[in-house]
Amino acid sequence: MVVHGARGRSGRRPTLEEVAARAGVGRGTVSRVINGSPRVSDATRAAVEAAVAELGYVPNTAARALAANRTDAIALVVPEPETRFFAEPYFSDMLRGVGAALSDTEMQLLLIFAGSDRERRRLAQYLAAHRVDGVLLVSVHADDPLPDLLSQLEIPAVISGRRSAEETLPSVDSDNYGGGRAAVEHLLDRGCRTVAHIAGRLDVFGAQRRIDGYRDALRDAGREVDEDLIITGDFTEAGGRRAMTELLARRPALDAVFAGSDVMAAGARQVLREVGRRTPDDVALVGYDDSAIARHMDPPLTSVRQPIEDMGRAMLDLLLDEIADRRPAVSRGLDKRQLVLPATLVERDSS
Amino acid sequence: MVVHGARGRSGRRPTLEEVAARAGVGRGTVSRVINGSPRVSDATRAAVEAAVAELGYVPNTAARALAANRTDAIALVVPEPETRFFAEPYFSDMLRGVGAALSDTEMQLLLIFAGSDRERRRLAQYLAAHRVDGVLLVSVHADDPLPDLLSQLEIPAVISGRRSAEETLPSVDSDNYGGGRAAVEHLLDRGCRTVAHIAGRLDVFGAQRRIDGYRDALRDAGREVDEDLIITGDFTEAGGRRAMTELLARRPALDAVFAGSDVMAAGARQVLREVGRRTPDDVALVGYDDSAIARHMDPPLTSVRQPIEDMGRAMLDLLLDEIADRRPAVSRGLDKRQLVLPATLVERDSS
DNA sequence: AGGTACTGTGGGAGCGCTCCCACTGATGAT
DNA sequence: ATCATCAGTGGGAGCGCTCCCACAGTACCT
Repeated sequence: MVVHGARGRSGRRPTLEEVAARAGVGRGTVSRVINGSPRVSDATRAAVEAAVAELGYVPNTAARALAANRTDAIALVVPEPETRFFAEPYFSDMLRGVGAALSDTEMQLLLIFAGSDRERRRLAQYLAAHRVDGVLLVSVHADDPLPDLLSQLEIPAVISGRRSAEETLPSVDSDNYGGGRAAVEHLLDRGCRTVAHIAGRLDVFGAQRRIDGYRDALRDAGREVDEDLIITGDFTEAGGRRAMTELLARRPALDAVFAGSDVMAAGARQVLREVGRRTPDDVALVGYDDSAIARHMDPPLTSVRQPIEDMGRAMLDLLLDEIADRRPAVSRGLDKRQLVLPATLVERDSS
Repeated sequence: MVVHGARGRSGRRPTLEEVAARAGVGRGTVSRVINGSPRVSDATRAAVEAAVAELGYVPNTAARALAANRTDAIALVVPEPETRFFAEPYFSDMLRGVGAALSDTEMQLLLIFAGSDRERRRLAQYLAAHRVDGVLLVSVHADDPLPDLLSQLEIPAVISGRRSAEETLPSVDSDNYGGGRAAVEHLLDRGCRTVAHIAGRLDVFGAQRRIDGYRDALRDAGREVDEDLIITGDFTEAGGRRAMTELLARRPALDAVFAGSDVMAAGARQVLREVGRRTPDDVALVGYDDSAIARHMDPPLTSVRQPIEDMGRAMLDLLLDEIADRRPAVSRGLDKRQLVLPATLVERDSS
C-alpha cells in the first residue's frame, strides 16, 4: 500500500512557488533564473539565488519533464549481452568518453543492455514511452532493426560506426580506411614483400573499409593486389587460426600479415609459432584495436588504435546537437552529422 | 492491416483521456486498468484494453511520477572509479543479479559511479532531487557518508556487506565467518598442521569475520590459535607478498595459508615460488572470492565463492520491499532486513 | 509630443497522470 | 420494507513545473 502524502511529517521539499514568495518575485522569474535565462536583472537573480539557497530548493524533475516534455536523460544502448560489455575494453572506453562529456551537462545517462530478445522488447517499450531524450547506439550490426525503430519514434540517435557508406543516422566512426592503409604502409616500409590480410566479417562496414585501405596501400606502392592474400575471418581467435593456416597453404612465402583485429592476430600468431615461423623476422604481424591482448602478446603486437574515448565524447556532442535542434530530420543536411576520427598505428615488436 | 499506434505523422502520443473516450469509460477507470486494480469489471477491463491496443497507448511516465510522487527507478551506486567497476568481476556479477531480478518489474535501473569527489557531489544533488525511489549501495567502506545521507533524505536503500555487526541499514552480506571457517577446516582435513592467515583490511567488516572463522575453526579442531600466524594485508597483490614474506620469517615451518582474497593469495604464491616452496605439497593455499585469477593461477587456486549474483537479486528484493512499505524506519523490526547468504568452498589444486 | 523597440517581470493555462470523494445500483441483513 | 454495505464507476482537484502572453517601464528615435 502506498501511503499518499506520508511525507507530511518530515520537511516537504520546497516548490518554485515558495522560492518565488521568499524572493518576492513571480514564479516565472524563478523559473528563468533556475534555467539560466539571460532575461533577468542581476539584482533579481541574486535575490532568487539567495532564496534557493536558504530553502535548499531542488527542482522537481518529474514536473519539469511533464511541462517541458523532455526527460534530461539519454540512453547508451548496448545491443549485446552484458558479458561482452564487461569483456571488451571497447565499451568501457566508450562509456568513459561519454561520461566525461556528460559531466558538463545536466543530462543523466542510462545504460541499457539489449542482448536477448526479451531485453529488446523491453527496450522497445521503453523507447515508445519516450523515457529518454536521445539514444547512443554502440556496436550496431548491419541488419539491426533498432535504428529504424528509433527514427520511426522520432527519437534523436547517434550510432558508433556506420552500417554502410550511405548511413542516414548521425554517426561517429573511426577511419578504418586510413587505419588499414597505415598498417600496410608500415609493413611495406619495413621491407615486407608479400603482405596478406585477414579481414573481419564483411557485414561490418568497417571491416570492408580496412580491406579497401589494404588494397589502396599496395596499389599506391606499385604492387599488384593478390586476391588470394585476402581471407575473411570472423573476428574470433579460431577464425584467425583458420585464416592463417589457409594463407600459409596458399602462399607459403608470405612475410607479413595485417589482421583486422587483435584477437584474430593472436590466432594467427599461434599458427605461425606452431609451424616455426618467427615474428617479426619471418612474418611480421599487425593487428587492429590496440586492445590489452596486443600489449600482452609475445612479442607485443603492433596494432591500429581507434580513439574510442574521443568517439564516445563526439557521439554525445552530436546527440546533444541533435536533441537541441530537434526538427524534421529531413530538413537537415548530412554534412556535419557523420564524423570520422583518425586511427593511428601503435608500433610494437611484432613488425 | 492493423495500424499499431494510430498516431500519425504528428507524433503526438495518445493520453489517458483519449483512451477513456475511445473505451467509453471515465479517466479513473482507465487508470485503474493500467495499474492493475482489481476493482474493475471484466467487461470494462476488456474494453479498456482494446482501446489501449488500438491507440497504441503508452503511459506518460513524467505525468505519473508527478502525480504519484514516485519515479519507478532505482539506482545502483558504485562508490568507486569506473576502472575498478570494469576490472572486478564482483560488480558485473552483482549487476547481472540485480538485472535478472529487475526484469520481473517495471522498475528502471540506473548505474551511477561516484568515485571522484566531483561525482559524489553530483550524486548528492541527484539524490536530493529524489530522482530515484531507492538506492542499492555496493562496496561501502566503514566511514562512507553516503549511507547517512540516504537515511537523512529518507530514501530507501540497501547495502551490500555490513559496515559493522550493528548495521542499521537493510543489507545483504555473504557468510564471511562460515567462509573463513570452511577454508580452514578444509586445510585441516587435508592434514595441514600449521595454518596461517593473511587477513584483509580490518576496516572491512567481512575481513574481520573471516578472521573469526579462522580462529574458531582452529579452536574447534583442538588447536591453539597462534596470533603470529595472522597478518593483515590490504587486499592487494603487494600486500599478499609482504604478508607471506613476513609469515615465512616468523614461522618457517608453516604448511598452509588461507588468504582473505585471491589477489593476496596470488602475491603469496609468488613469494612461495621464489623461495622454492611447492604448492600444494609444501604449502597449501586457499584464497577468497573465486575470481578469474583463481582459475588462472598455477596451480588453480582453491577459493571461497560468494554468491554475488544471488546477493544482487536479494538486495533488489529487499529494496523493493523497503519501497513498498515505506514508513518510519524505526517502526520496523530489523529481523528480515539483514540477509546473510552462504559462502562455499571451491576446491582446486592449490590445497 | 508620439511612436517604436526593447528588457524585465507576473501569472494564467496547461502538461497527463493519480488520488479520492461522491455517486449508482445491486446485494444482503434486519 | 428499510437500512447497510459494497463493487464499480466518473470526474474534480491537484502534483510542480514551463510556456507564453500581457504589460510596465525605460530608452531612443522621429
